[in-house]
Amino acid sequence: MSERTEIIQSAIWASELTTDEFERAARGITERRFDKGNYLFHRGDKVDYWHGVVTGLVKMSSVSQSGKAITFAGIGAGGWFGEGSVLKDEWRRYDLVAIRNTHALLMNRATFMWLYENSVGFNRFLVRQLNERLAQFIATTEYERLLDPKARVARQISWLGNPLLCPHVGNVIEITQDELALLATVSRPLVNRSLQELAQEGLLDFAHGAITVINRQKLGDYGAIEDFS
DNA sequence: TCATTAAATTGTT
DNA sequence: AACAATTTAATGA
Repeated sequence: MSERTEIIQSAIWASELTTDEFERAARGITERRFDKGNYLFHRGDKVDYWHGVVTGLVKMSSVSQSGKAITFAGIGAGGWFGEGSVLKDEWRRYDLVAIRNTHALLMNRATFMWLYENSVGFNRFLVRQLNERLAQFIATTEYERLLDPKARVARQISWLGNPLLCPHVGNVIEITQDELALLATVSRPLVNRSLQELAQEGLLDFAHGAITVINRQKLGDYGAIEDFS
């Protein structure tokens, strides 16, 4: 089996497909690499592909008219995104930017739509993914209104290692404090202090350009009124 | 491969 | 927001 096929087979949705469906999916996928800082696509582009991250890190973001940058979410290894726009066959509603060197898989729209029309397993995957993404965005809105900066930093780190949305991200997340600040809507100095305190509390470790998650559960619940742990 | 320099990232004010 | 310190990446012998 080719290396490319092995990579596709490890995709989180691949195990849901029949052999026949998988063959078809694999034929519709190409590989691409994006250097750090490059765009996978821009807000307003026509949607031609569904994207998966093999290695690297990508952010969904947008820039307001006044030039203010907003980051909605980060997608790490094993994550797939853009199904909403592909399904509706509409223009992209945000930019997708590689913030580390990224190896990506691109499934063309015809193949995606074929799986959507024909594969029960693929639809099960889609519902799970859309549900989790919705939960992520609701939670993020809630954080921004209710939680202090340290808790926002902690929870965003936890999302980057979410087993449904970024299943192949291990314990080490390669992200700069600068990018984490954009993601958590916190100033960079506050990210720096938050990381120091969270490390002190034993929930993570951090080094130049990388964070090692020690307790993802506690990071994800950080700052909750009730402590369920 | 190693030393030097530039660039990126971090820590602090 | 600015600055200094540190780490990594790039360059060329």
